[in-house]
Amino acid sequence: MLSIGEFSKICEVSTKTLRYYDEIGLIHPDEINPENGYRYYSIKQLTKMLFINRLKSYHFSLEEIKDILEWEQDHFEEKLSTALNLKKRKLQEKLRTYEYTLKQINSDVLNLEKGLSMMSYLNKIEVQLVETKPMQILFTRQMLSSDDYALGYGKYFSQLYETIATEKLTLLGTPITIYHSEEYNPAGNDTEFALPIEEIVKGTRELREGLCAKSVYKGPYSELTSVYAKLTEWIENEGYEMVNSPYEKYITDPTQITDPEDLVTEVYFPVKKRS
Amino acid sequence: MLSIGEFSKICEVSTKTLRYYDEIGLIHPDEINPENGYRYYSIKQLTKMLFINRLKSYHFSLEEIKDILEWEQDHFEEKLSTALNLKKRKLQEKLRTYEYTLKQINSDVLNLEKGLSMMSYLNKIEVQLVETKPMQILFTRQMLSSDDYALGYGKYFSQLYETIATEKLTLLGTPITIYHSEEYNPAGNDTEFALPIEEIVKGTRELREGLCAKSVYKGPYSELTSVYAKLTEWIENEGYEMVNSPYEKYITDPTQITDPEDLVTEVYFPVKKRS
DNA sequence: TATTGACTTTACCCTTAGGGGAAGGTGCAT
DNA sequence: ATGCACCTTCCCCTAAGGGTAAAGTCAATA
Repeated sequence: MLSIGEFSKICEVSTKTLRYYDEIGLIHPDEINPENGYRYYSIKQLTKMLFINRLKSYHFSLEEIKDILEWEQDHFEEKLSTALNLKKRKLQEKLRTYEYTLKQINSDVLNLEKGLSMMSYLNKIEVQLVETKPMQILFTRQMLSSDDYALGYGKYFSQLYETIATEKLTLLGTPITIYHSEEYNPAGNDTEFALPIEEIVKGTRELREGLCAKSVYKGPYSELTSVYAKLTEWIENEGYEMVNSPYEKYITDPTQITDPEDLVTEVYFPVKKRS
Repeated sequence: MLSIGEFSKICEVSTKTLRYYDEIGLIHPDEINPENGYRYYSIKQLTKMLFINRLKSYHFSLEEIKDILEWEQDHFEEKLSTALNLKKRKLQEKLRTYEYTLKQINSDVLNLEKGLSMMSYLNKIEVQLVETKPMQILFTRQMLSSDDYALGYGKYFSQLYETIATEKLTLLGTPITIYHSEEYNPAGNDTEFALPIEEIVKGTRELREGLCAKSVYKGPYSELTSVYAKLTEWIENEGYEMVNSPYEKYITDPTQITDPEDLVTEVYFPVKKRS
């Protein structure tokens, strides 16, 4: 039997961690002296501890590891394999976002070296006042978080496209999303997905004509926030006020474009002159 | 002026977050109504908020961002550039570890598909009983955390090599580290770096001869923990006990080997037969 | 045998970056 | 006047332990 200190040293895990794992039921000592509460670990538990460490290094949470350790013997390998593949995909995803972040940092550093401020790109966002025409839209309205947005895009727009196909409707433009939420909530925002069509049928409504402040942005969706800020600033400075929910029109198809830098989006803020 | 909800929506930051940032002094609202405590943000603060978001996406902590925002105007760009480059290097480092983790997961998945357990590699670690010869070692003893280990390796061994060169001593073997700590502590462990030499001079001591359980491991240093576990198990099963601090001998030079899979390390546990 | 120093125990507070929800006060439109 | 959406503060919660304190215990030495 090994004392907690000995076990700690062999596994390269602190005693603090071992006591915590005991507490949450991840790995209990093989024996606890009932008189003094001293924890004693058996040699056999070394393998278990090493297994836990390995899963931890694969970014499994302690909760997940606990589950895995409680799986029964049959199909254990299969299930573990599945879990590993899932983690693998998540790590690959993270890797990709890290690579993108690195690209962004590089571009910012280049700008700084050119003597430009990091936020100077804001000045390149142009705003124009346009008069939109009324549009019939086929729509679906959902609560969804920004994380789910990419999924939502695929899911809800393909549903709408399907409806258009089965109902033999006439598509008149690129997809639109309308943001109805009054404030930003990471858990979910009231979002409307819409496609402009010609016919007036069940499931359509009119997106009314009116004055809009409009910006065209070329670049990744993650930067659209800046366009919102710019438009807000513009309508304030020019003496307008917002009269309806803003919306975005996706000129390019994100499922076709590979480089996010090539995405083109139009952002509309319905406005009127301030009285 | 924008209410917290409006500001929240434009920046895509929750009101909760905005209140928190106010609390920690990252961004205070431009104006607070003294009667009801309502927060009001100005249009100009949009840029600041976007800047914060961008730094956050680069994995700066809120503490770091606060510091950056408090830098004075002169040399701001230079300092920012430096900070960005630092973050860049950290991200690249993380990227590399992620890539390594992915490789490991892949190898485990392959093993599982072959019907082998994930920890089956443990059975391939062989233990032998050897009688070591006494050695003079030139040493330096330090407290250092496992994170600093790679740095320590470079730093302390090169100091020792320098001593050997300037004192014209005779090197007799590859580097050794001896682990004196009784338990594992992530904050720092009592570690001795040593080089075997021929002469007996100031700064040397004898690493005494004796019986050792020894394993040779080929692979990354991160897996040496398993060797420790295996050796511990072995001495328990074979009826031995440890009588001194374990040590490692680095057969390969980590500064020369590029693939961690090619690293060769010998691990020694000084033992005696249990009475 | 007594003492010392190393080891162990529980208990409490702290960390990041906010999220959830309650209880109560406001602003605005009907 | 009413309702409702918005705002405020306050308190507790997260994951994975780290730091420290006070107190109990073990084993080796004097």
